Amino acid sequence: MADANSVASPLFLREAELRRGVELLYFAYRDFTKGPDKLLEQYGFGRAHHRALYFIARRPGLTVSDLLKLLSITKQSLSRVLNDLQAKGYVTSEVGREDKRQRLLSVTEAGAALEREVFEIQRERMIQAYGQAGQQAVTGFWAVLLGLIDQDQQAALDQFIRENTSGR
Amino acid sequence: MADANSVASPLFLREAELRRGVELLYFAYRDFTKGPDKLLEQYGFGRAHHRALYFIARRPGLTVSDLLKLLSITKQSLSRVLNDLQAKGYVTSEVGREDKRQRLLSVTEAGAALEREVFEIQRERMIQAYGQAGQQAVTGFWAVLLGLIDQDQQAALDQFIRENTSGR
DNA sequence: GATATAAGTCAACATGGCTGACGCAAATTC
DNA sequence: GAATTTGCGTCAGCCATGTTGACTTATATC
Repeated sequence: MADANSVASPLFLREAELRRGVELLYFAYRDFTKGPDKLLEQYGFGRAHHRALYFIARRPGLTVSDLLKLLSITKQSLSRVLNDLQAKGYVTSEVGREDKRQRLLSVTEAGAALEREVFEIQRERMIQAYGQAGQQAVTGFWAVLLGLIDQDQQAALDQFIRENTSGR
Repeated sequence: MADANSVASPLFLREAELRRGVELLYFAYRDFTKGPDKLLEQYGFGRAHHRALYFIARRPGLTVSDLLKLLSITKQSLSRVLNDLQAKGYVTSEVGREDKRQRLLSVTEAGAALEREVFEIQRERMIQAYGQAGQQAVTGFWAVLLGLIDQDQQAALDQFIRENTSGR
């Protein structure tokens, strides 16, 4: 924890430090998604299904085009997973009230339960990482990740990356 | 930077804080890989090729089985990209000196140049994120990512996640 | 000499991206 | 009111990258 290699030196913009970030990001992302993938497989879903489910659960009433912007994928890719999720009863859509062309998406009870179940796995790992790193580290973790995100894409996720933790 | 939402509260293990981590990790990883993907496409390669190239460049003389452990993929998946890389002259392999069954992998000059070119893109984004977040944040970034990585997998990457930044 | 290990190959399949080409209903503009 | 734009959906096919399973060859080790 406090050993020399895990603390960024004042020369933290050197190549070695940058590569360390690249590598840790790759391994962490890969391992973090492994657990959820395994669980989802039992439901006949993949991570693409989970992403849609996740954000619909987070933002009930989200429109299809909102979700498309958030995920940055094509509507054909999204429709594939959305159809699966709806067919199996995890997601429903209703016609928009103001604009009847829109479809407002929301999760069913089963959908909420599945999202919870996957989140429980993510939660365990994330809480372990947060806990052993400490509060201050978490702030740094967020700050760097935020800097890695496309600026021109941040508009679409503003609600998540800004309002999210405004609790208390 | 110092606004209320970007600093973890003392209750940093609450669900909102965990979800923020999940979401930022997803968006950051996605956006971070976009630039490299685009460049690699011009060479007829994908990110799988890059991963192999990257680690071979980092650890010349790496054996195939070392690389397999590091990447956690099957040898069939690896052989596909390795064949492409070798066919196009970016990677070479030589018979192991001690153990002649092994193949010691290394990058050619072209391979080193390509890795450099991709890294330059990664570098720009990472340096921007590091720079705006600050040295202390980088330490936290590493600490949390490290905690997200499988413990039983860390043996395979020990050289990277520990020795890496021991410079100076 | 038997067995285990490192590497490679063939074949088939799943997932999740993509492009291109349409169709339809509702909203908006002229 | 007609024309155009927008939101959504769909069909069809392609590509990258992962998987499993079966088998071969060369070399090391017991």
